[in-house]
Amino acid sequence: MISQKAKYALKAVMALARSDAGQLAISQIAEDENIPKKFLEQILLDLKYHGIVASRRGKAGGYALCKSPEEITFGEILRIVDGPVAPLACLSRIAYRRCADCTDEADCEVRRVFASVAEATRAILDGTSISASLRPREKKIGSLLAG
Amino acid sequence: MISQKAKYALKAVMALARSDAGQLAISQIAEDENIPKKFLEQILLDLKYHGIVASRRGKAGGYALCKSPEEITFGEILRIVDGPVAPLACLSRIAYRRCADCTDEADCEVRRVFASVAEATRAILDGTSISASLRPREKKIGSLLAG
DNA sequence: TTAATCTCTATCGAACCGGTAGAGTATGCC
DNA sequence: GGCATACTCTACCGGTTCGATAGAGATTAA
Repeated sequence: MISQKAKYALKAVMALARSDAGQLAISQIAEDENIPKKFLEQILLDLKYHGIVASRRGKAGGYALCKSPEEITFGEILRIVDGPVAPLACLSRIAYRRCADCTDEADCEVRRVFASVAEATRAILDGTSISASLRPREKKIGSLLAG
Repeated sequence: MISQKAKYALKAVMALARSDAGQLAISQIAEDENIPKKFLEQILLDLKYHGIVASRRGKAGGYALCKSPEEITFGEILRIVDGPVAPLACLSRIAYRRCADCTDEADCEVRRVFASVAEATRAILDGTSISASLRPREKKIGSLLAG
């Protein structure tokens, strides 16, 4: 299960990727995506610290993506918000931790099975960019048709 | 991340599958697999309620598998102990819950990406039985060679 | 100067996690 | 019968995480 926070983060980043001006205020995103505003503030700040988004303060302020949506993957966002993308700590690449109950890691059947789960999951999450998963919203389709 | 509890459950079931007599006492499993005994009690009781194992009380008591190891999958154990095998509640088959923040589920990009993660994960976990992942331990290899 | 915006730190209740405690009950064996 | 060895059941507990909420502060445009 991914956290609510991670889901909000993904939605927010996608909203930025979709926006015409490339910039949106927190309250705009919060409203559009049904995310509690104060919670979203924290999330975006976190994404900013990790170089995913940039911010501008003041009256015409807001958030924008730092890189193109093609370069941002689901895996990247998830690791920032939820931590390791691994079903077991002993399978994490960024936060490996030995299991206290395993005498021999190489001999652990559980680990072997979950290693393939991890591999499959990573293939998808690190292989899917924000833009790849994006598709226009109804409103936007409307404006495209009109334009 | 799967819980420690689920990992213990899998290890315990595998220990039973591996055992010669087909039956083991809680304390035996706890010792062999480095699992806190009182915690393991709860786990096995839970597995018993779900028809995975059966118990016998008293002096010659212990736990045994209810079905053959070929019929028990990783997914089955995980669902009992950790709940749904799904990255999002809106993708769970056994415990579906609508997301409060989604106006249209069919239009949710996050959901679409994680649907494929769920599919890949289930393919592995529901396709791998306890016996399939099993392999003899050193001790057992020794006794096989000796016998 | 004012209004809108991001920034930062603190706090909070509820749930979950990983376990521990202990009294109770069944069974086998002498 | 009595005892040792199991499983059974309920309760509890400290710590952490989750999903927020609160509010004061800093920055900027107009």
